[in-house]
Amino acid sequence: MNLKKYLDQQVEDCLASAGSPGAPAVVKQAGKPEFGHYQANGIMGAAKKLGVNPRELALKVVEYAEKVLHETATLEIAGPGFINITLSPDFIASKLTGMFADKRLGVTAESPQKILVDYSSPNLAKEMHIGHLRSTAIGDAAVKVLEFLGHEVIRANHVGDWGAQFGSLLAYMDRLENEGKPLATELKDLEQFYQKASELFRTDEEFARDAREFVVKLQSGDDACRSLWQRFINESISHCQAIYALLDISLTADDVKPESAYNDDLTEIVSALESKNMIEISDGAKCVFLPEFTGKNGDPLPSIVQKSDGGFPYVATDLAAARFRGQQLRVNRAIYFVDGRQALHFNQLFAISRKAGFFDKSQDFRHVPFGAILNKDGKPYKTRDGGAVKLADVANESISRALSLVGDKNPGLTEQDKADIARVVGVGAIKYAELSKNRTTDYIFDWDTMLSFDGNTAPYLQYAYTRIMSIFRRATSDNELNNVAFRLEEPAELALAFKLLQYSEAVEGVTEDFQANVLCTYLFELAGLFMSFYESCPVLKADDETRDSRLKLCDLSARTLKHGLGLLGINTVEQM
RNA sequence: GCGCCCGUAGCUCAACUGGAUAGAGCAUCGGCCUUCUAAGCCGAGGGUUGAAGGUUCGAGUCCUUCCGGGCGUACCA
Repeated sequence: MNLKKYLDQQVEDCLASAGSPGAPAVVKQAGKPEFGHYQANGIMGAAKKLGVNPRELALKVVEYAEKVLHETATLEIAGPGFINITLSPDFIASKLTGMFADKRLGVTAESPQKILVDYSSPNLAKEMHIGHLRSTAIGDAAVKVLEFLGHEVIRANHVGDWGAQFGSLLAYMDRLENEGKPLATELKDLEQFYQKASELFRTDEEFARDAREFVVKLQSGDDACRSLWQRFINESISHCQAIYALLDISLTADDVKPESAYNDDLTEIVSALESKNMIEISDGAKCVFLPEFTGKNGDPLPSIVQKSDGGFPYVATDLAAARFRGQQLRVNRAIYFVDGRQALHFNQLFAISRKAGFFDKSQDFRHVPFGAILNKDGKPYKTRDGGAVKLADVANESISRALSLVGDKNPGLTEQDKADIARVVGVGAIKYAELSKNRTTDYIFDWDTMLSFDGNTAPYLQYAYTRIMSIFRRATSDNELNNVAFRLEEPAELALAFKLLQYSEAVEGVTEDFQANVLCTYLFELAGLFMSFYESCPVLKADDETRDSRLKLCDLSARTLKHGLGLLGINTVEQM
């Protein structure tokens, strides 16, 4: 049950009874502890519309509300017409008992939709780099939250496996083969492979000619060329899958639907647009001009769907994908987690698709953007040699830092345990660093902040979890916790209990605007309140009833932390 | 030129979409380990929310102008 929504509904009904039907109650979490748990802010606005005194309207609303909520909360009018809502400890305890018995931790399922999430989508010509982390981590969290809320989710890894850059790669593969070099070894470091190939393309004319020939051969379906290409693609996908496995990303090889999968649809896409009179030929290229898009000097801005040389740019491929998703998959929603620099592209893409009928008004296609990576000087991030930081390097660096830390903190563990813990903690830290930021702007890449294990980080949450596990390893109570009553007396207990009840608000909040940081913030606050409770309320030394109630709080805290982290794609360990 | 995104503590970021005295973490300083794991807890300092107007009971949030930054703007993706 979502407490905020519940109270919002109640107050809204009371507003209607008080003479202001349809006025929103605007119930929010209270800004300060002295304002109670929630506050209703809608009275002032409603009073204004009615032309009455807001405090008088508040009085009437409270009168009605107290009839319904007298066992739930106490209400107080404050300031110009706020209604402060303080939940009663008994109500909190009874709701918490319900949550304790609920596998879904109080989160109710929504009416199911078919939702496609397009995320990660690396270019297979290159190794995955740090720039892919955001799309991959946020997308995966969104997928897990949506699935938990009861939706049918289609993971779409729209990888780039086509285009001119594959010419150099194939030419380089071909050359290595002819020289008798073992290809498998060379392909181990894809980034280096790509760099060597593109350097040859720049410096070696014969090579460049070969590369261009390979592009033509690839597009014309030359068998030998295709099989060479397929080997490269397979190799590259298995690199990606290894990274996903390392980072606990739920994408599988089955979720890959590459650009090339739409090759056969491209001419048809163009003719579909032609049949709707949407195509104009400009400078030899087939273009769609829409009035809402203008470029330099206010000139109409085209989307080129077929180049003057007959080739298809990525607009065509994305249109084919959008049509497939709209008409074949019949998705209710399609969410694209892609770099914000492609905002114009997606605006054009969706506008053209809608106009062409590739999906209809009831289908919600949406681009969720985020920023690029910068270094500390605010310049685009590059390594010394001008390349991008490999995602695998970031993960391994984080894991090795975590390993040395766990060795310091807990030297008694076996080497295997340390290694397992280091992976979970190291991976959690870098994913959380991405997920906990809402910024759609550019962000600064800094090893120390990204790999930090202090403060508002995944390790903090994981640590709270291990503290609870430690208590249960030592707990001797043989009472069945299900039959134990909550006794919430200390402020720290009540605060923790109330926070636990807000889990559903946090989970649902993630999907409102696909901000995983809503859940991150919630879990950080939950862990913080648990830490305070842990410091001020001894569990195992308390008398039996208090101990069992506190054990129950611990258990529910652990389950909520573990579940919430799980939605974020972050694991927990028993000790660290 | 035009379009999109953005500007909040020394740094990295919040602020539940218009609510009450703008909050966290890092860093700095001061306390707390014979008591369930100190990756922790308790406390302190730190702000003209880029600037100026406007809208209204009420603005970090909405509108206008300006300043500053990033990105995009016809055959790369």
